[in-house]
Amino acid sequence: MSLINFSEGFFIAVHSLILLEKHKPERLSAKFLAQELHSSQAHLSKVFQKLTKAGVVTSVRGPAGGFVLNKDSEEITFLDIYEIVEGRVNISGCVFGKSYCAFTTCIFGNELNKLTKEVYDKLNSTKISDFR
Amino acid sequence: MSLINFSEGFFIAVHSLILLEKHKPERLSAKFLAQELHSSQAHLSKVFQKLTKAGVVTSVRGPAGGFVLNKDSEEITFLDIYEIVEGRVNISGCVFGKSYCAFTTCIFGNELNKLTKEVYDKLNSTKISDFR
DNA sequence: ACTATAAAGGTATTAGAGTACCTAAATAGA
DNA sequence: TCTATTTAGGTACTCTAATACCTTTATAGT
Repeated sequence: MSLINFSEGFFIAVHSLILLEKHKPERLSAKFLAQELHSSQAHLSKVFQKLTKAGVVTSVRGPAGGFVLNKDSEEITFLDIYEIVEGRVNISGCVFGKSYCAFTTCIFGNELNKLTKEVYDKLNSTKISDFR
Repeated sequence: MSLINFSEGFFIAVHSLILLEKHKPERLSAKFLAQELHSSQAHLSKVFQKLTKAGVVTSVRGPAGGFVLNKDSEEITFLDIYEIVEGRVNISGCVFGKSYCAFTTCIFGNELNKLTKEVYDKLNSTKISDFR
């Protein structure tokens, strides 16, 4: 039980894209990537449907098919990938997901929001090309 | 979608204990607390079963029954409460919950673990008595 | 053209958190 | 002592992320 945790979907996305970057311009299949990451191929395929729609990778069907990173995708940030997989990130929201709180002042002050911002900055400053 | 988020159960636990501290030595019922926090009474009751077993509060059944904070419980930390509700916290683990990684070095370096430690320290340094 | 391969995408199952409901046990007050 | 109230605790339902399965579509190689 970790205090900061990311989903399996995000794990798959970042690690796969880094593998695509490292093997460039090779085309890698969902099966290969799933084996490499010790992840579910079904889950990985679903994640890649999002990445393909978002234009991060190009997919090719058929024998010797698979995925390749698009031209500008090395410059994509972890934050971009996070939002493609998980949805838009809220940087200043309540850590409990509340839009309304019975307490007048937040019990955490603004410290957790500051730390959230630091996580955000970390994701926003890390690019796929950093792992070339 | 926040990058750092805590569960409804933890929300209920901390906020309820702070209310108990503020209303000391009054006895507060599950119904009252749930209304006050705009939370589910059923969920709150379950959370308080854990807090009672852990010795943080004392429960009294019957009319005018409810919960009171135990003697030393003002000095309890948010971290203690977190672990009672959610289970033991892992400070140095993988943010993806992996015990094994296909990559030789973590893509986040040790930065996320550093930030996790800061969240941990924040929880560990905040006490119920801080909200007297 | 045919066949085997691999992604696309719809549907269904699983696991866990949160929620709801119901009965039993305890207790304050009449 | 009786009654109403409130927690204890078991069970079951709901919702979502993750996972699995299956059919369709595209394509490389023969």
